[in-house]
Amino acid sequence: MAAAVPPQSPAADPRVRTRDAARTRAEILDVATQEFARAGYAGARVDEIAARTRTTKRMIYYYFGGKEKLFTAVLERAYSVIRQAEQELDVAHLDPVAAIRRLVELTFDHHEAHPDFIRLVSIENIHEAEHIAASEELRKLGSPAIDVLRRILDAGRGSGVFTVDVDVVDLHAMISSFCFFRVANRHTFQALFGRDLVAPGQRERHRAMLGDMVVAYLTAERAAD
Amino acid sequence: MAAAVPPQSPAADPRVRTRDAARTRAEILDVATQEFARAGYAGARVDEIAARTRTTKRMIYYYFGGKEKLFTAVLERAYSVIRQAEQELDVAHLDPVAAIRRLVELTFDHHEAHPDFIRLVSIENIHEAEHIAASEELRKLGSPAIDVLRRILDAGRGSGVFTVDVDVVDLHAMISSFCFFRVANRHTFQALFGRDLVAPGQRERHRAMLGDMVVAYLTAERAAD
DNA sequence: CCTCCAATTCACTAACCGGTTCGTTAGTTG
DNA sequence: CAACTAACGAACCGGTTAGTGAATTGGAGG
Repeated sequence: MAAAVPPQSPAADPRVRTRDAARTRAEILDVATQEFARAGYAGARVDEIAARTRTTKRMIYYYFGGKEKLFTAVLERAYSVIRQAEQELDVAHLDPVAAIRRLVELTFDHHEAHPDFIRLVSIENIHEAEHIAASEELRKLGSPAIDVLRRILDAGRGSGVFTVDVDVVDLHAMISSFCFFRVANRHTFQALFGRDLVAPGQRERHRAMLGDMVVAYLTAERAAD
Repeated sequence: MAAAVPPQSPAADPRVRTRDAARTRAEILDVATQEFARAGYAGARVDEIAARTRTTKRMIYYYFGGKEKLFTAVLERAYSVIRQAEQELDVAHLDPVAAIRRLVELTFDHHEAHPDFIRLVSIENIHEAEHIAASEELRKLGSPAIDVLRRILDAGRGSGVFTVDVDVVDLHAMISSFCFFRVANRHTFQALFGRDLVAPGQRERHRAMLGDMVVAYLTAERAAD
């Protein structure tokens, strides 16, 4: 055959497709994450995911086995990312008040930086967490944030700075609430109250406000007991 | 055909259907609320709504004009219910601290009592509040809770009990956050942390905790400024 | 160069689902 | 009671959508 290899650079030509299972799988996961986050589980279209990939719908079924399993895989990866960030948090060198502020800020920043993750969690709750329940990987995934928080609370109570006897999981829920709400309910809140909770100008104020509130609660003088 | 009309009482026989536009409309709205809350907008089935009604799918289109408009009507009614509850809140006779606790408790109780409403709000956020934006009725619906909160904050700052200068809308978001989160993220939280945030045993503790936290924040001694 | 299998393409379908067509009936009004 | 209309029901439709069967090919190993 006279025709030599096409003179284009291989990277620029999408037709030159070297077989790469890992890359195909990863690309499907990326696009699927966007599509599920965009439209919800039922609203997401497998055809649409395939179209925005350099591969075909058949590959989605080849690698993931179906829409439901694909969504579970998307959740698994999304959760592993946030757990990773929590794992890297190091507050051992900080005093309890500074440590709790640091934890609040990390949670706050991570939520704001990952709106797709927030949407996926909302969607999974609409489906009553059935995919998490069905995923061993997700169920055995602990939460480093809870452990860190527990250590901070113990230290604070030990030194007497923290006056309140709060449950670790409750406090974690409390902190997550505001971080989650700002992002998750951004659109209805904007439509109803005319304020974009995630606008740049709000960021610093909200971050500080949540920290102040948590610290105020933990260090409040015990009133009538 | 000898068989006479069935001898059952008319009330017990669903086939004896007197025409009642208002009732048919209301019944469709009730069932649609459940179905949309159950499965999300895309997951909800118009056929399913019709089947669980004493009327047919045709009537849904006759009264509401389509799936999208039906969902908007569902949202309109759901929001008007909570606004009504807020309107009835009267804290004029309470001191600022008691008043803010009362407001927190009303918000808390209403969220817990209306999980379907919470789900609808989550769903509407996935769709970026496009139905609220398209509904004049919803856009002109203010929020009595904000007004009440503003009056409480003004009174508290006036008397010097509240030491912090917080924005009304921010504080409203803060209070709503935890109330919303408990219900909205109940399932993923349970699946991941093994605790049902809406279990009966948690209720009083959470209610008190949120009140304590808000009060602690508002009345905190101003530290280094 | 041949073999072989994972990776991929192509062609297809059955079921679903929002929306509509068209005819019917209950109840009101003159 | 005749005429009229709002309310209603059954059947249908066509585009969409998740999911498959089977043939094909790239590339690693011998």
